[in-house]
Amino acid sequence: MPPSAAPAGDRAAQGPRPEPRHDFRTAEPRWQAEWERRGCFAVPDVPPPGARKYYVLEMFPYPSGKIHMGHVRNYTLGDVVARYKRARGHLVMHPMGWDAFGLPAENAARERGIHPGRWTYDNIAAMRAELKRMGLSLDWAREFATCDPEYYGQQQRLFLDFWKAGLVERKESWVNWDPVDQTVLANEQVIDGRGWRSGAPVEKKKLAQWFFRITRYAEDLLAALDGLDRWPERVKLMQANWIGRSEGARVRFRLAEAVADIAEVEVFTTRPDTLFGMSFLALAAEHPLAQAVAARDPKAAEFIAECRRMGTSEAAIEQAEKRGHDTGLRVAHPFLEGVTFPVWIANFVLMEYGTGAIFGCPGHDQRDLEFARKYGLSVLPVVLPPGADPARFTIGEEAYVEDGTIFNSGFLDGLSVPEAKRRVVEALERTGQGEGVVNWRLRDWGVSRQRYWGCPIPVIHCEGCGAVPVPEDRLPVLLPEDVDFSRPGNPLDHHPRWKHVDCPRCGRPARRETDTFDTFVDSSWYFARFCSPRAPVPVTREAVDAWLPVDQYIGGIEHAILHLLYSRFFARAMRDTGHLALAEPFAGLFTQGMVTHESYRAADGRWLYPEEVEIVTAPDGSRGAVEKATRAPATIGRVEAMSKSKRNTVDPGAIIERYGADTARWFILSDNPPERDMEWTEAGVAGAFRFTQRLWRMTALALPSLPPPGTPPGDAAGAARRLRQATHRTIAAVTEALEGFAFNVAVARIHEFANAIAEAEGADCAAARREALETITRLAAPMMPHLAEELWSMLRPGEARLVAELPWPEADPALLKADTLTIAVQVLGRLRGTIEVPAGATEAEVLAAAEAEPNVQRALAGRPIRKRIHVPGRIVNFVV
RNA sequence: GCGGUCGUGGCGGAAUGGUAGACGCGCCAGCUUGAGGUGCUGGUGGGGGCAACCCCGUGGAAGUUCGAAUCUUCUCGACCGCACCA
Repeated sequence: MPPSAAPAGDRAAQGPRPEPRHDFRTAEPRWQAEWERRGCFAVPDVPPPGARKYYVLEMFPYPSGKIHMGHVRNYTLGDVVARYKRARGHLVMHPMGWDAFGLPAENAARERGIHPGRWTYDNIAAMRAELKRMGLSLDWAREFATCDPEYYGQQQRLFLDFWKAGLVERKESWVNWDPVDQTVLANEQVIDGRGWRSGAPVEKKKLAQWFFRITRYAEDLLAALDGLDRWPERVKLMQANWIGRSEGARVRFRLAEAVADIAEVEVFTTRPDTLFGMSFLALAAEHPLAQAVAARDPKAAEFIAECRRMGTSEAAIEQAEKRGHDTGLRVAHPFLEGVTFPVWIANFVLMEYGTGAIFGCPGHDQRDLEFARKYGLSVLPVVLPPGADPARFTIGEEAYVEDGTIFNSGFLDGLSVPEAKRRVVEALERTGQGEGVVNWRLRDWGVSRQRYWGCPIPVIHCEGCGAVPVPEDRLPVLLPEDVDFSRPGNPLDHHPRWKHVDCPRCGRPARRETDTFDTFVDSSWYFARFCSPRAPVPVTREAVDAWLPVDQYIGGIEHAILHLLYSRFFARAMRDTGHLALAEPFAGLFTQGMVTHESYRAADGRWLYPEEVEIVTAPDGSRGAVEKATRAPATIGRVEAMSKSKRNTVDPGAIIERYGADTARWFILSDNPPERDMEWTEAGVAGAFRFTQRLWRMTALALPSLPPPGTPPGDAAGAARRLRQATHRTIAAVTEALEGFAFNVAVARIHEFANAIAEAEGADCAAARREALETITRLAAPMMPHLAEELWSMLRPGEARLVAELPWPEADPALLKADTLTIAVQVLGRLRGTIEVPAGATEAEVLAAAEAEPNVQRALAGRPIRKRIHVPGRIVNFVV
């Protein structure tokens, strides 16, 4: 048992001298109820005139059933910002909702026979209760779940508006197909090329799917990153790389003989300057020419089938051993009369990027080189490194990818790489064999999912009319309740009645689209919906125009690319369909690190939960672990991200039960900078708990000696003045730290301040001490709000306002200035002593004092000073 | 494979060109308490010295500077993302 504000029974057991303590178990629910009663955190859809709005949003959770430490960290960070901004006079909107569609609900249905809706709403109820115990300053009246028909129905409206605006397209794309389960697999469900449930080898299959035309905004999505000055640079960089603008050329290669009716192959390259170093042409397995070859060549068909078992993820493709199949076809070089090169099918060429075909130049591309070496293809260098001898330069194991002078290249010889690129493009365009192009890595966003638990795509397929939008007055298209998960495949597809409807256009029998939306669609506009969560339209303009953009968005770095990019796309699409006025949804972004923990393993290899082991410290100070149940030694493993499989998780509910929400919040903020991974440790929580008790005790013990509330601390001297200076310096320091998301520094400054308050003794400090205690309470309030209310009610009995309703303390500039300064004195850059000078000392006075310092004298050793460097208030350096 | 981030005491970290190790955890010593997973006080990077002090030290190597954890180049290691997990 931890030391705690234990229930009365426990306290009696502790002995006859119970110490008074902060009883968080009764205090925390009491203050939560009081905030709710007063409506402290509720805001209107349309802010009153003159209000300074501030929209704080944390990434909403998936309702898995229990909150985890990542949520605690995320929502604590957001809550500190929300409470701080509120104190700074902003009208703060801080909503919460649920990203409630997705695969786990269907898995639960298949494995345990629970309806996905039932499972989801039960989980939401459990998690809402847990979040409420954290004391978050949320406007719960705005809550919704993406699986609420009121939400996904509006999403269907948005889809139809996007469609009308030309932002939606139906086309074919490749998916991972499990032939046994008859289902499309997510990349994470493909393990070593096999379906996770069936174990069957996965195949790639072509399906007609719905796409959002995000590529239409590629240029703007890239350019607008520059304006996002409150986004982390690394996230912007990752997005820029993802969008992947590259300049290059499209080159058409003529086939020596046509296959089917294909006479040429189009290739995209960023290195047209190396065209004369070509040694082969390679096709993706899905390329139409490869398909045509396969139709008449069983060996090629077999190789393509093998490639299809690789899965669709880019990582899997690029990490696989480079392999190929020679089609026997040849293509002509665009500029070398009569020279032809072999056409291969290769497993490392991506159909989704460029044209699905490349020309291989092994001399100057590492992948091409590995491929050429493996299959004995020619390697001709065409870029000469500076200073190399053209007669002797050869390529070994490493391709040469740097700058140089072009050689072995006909009309390009002697040019630089950029100049050669220009000249090749000119020649290609002149001869009609290609052109310079800008290529994007970004692909259109496929949103079709062959799943039940998602937002139905509001389309009806008719034999005569094609794909027809569901008319406005028949929205929302609701999911059927009665679904059967006992069969493999999509339950919507084999529902007996749901998909059979009449065509809204011609009235003849037709069928519904049975695909549902990717859950990324749900999370791409929820931030806008929060502004008017009950509106009978997707968003009301008065609300979104007033509240958006989100001023501070906070979430995990794992969403740095997709979720944020899709949301940026949605904002643009909603702007172009009249729903929003802006393009960038998130003005400020903060990405937090993960929560990690040690892992433990029993002797037989079982993973153990932290509560199943006891940590023992050996006499030599080294740590070991013992399994509590068996008393057998256990191994302490690596510190890594909390995960169920490693069992290195800590349940936030249990922590709040044992230590209270304030302790959990304080520890999670104090451990390290929020953008880094933090390690959850039992010792750390216990330390945070001790500090909450120390603050309470310090206040409770001081109370009888404090002057009445409102007593001016006045122009104190001595210890009282030093305490007042500490108070005001701490206000300034904590304010700066909170503004800069340096919450661990804010915590450290509050610790220091608590030490300073404890040291300031004597009756003449009483008024300064009241000021200090009231200040520390208010500065700590965004981080431990319940304790702050408790302390405030002790310090100011009868005060009408709660801390949650108070403005932020202001530092008095007169008390920020130090009376004396400590200056470090260096000789030749090495510290030799420090001097104390009055705050107003002149440079000459400072230099004289520095030179006179005895240890400095010794270091100077009588040598003449050549240079005196003085950085006012900081340092003096003598160069001899 | 491609892209990105991070390396500072026993541990989390502070310092973003100016006194390296603030603050906390842990540990050590003392006091308090009938007792302690309590409270309080002091100490705590490594080496040398009775001491005053001196030397070394921010993953490794080199460089720029009066001065580098911080800037530059190279290098090693750990972690994250890669389009159907959310």
